[in-house]
Amino acid sequence: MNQKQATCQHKLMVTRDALEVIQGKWRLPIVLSLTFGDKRFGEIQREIVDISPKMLSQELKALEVNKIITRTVYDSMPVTVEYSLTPLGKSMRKMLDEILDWGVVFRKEVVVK
Amino acid sequence: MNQKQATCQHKLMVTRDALEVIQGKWRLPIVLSLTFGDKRFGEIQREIVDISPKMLSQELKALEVNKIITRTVYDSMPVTVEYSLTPLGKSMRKMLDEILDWGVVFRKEVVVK
DNA sequence: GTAACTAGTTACCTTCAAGTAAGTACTATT
DNA sequence: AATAGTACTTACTTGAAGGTAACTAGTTAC
Repeated sequence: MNQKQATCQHKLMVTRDALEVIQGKWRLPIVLSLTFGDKRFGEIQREIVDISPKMLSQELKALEVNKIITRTVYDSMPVTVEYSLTPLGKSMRKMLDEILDWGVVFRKEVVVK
Repeated sequence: MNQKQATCQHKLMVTRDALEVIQGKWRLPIVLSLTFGDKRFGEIQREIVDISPKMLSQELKALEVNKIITRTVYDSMPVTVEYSLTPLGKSMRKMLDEILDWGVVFRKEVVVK
């Protein structure tokens, strides 16, 4: 195997790792939402209008397991729970920005035409 | 709705568009593979070792529809078909690089630990 | 006591992405 | 005539992702 092929194989593996997190309909939207500030369960739900509580709960758990977000419970009345990005979550910023930039290009070229 | 909320809503929409293309197990790997040069069906299959011909064929079609790649048939013997990135496909480069960069960070932080 | 707010959970169902295995069509080589 | 190489296609099946609707649990306000 030559250098180019080895590089490609390595990148294919890394892509798979990254896809584990950005895969799915809701994870990127949730992370994006939290880049605008820490939010409570209900706030995220109101922002991502068509997500069900089941999916939101499930995806928040997955993001927590992958150390992208943290969950903090405040014993206010009624109890509130705040979700925020970890440093790892915040490190997604540049990637998110590039996905958004490309999304705009793609939209112009394909979606609206 | 304030400015921040409007911006977030817009970004959520754009994210959805981008996800249409980067969604799925095979699309990003295929695009990545083609950033290393134009390739034939069999070459891609040998590079992405565990993709089946069915999935490869299906995903190549989807990428063609979304104007990410072009398909060129050469009437050599036997017939060969070459796939290459369109300008829109090439415009995914920066996004791919950021996904890869982040993938490396994520791998270090979560996957290997 | 009943409605409303918080943040979820649970059961059930449907749909779609993906996997498996075999087959197709053409040509060239032996 | 049989095998191998090109690039797929087709039929069938499995499993995961996602959707719907109703329900839980604790507290506060009316």
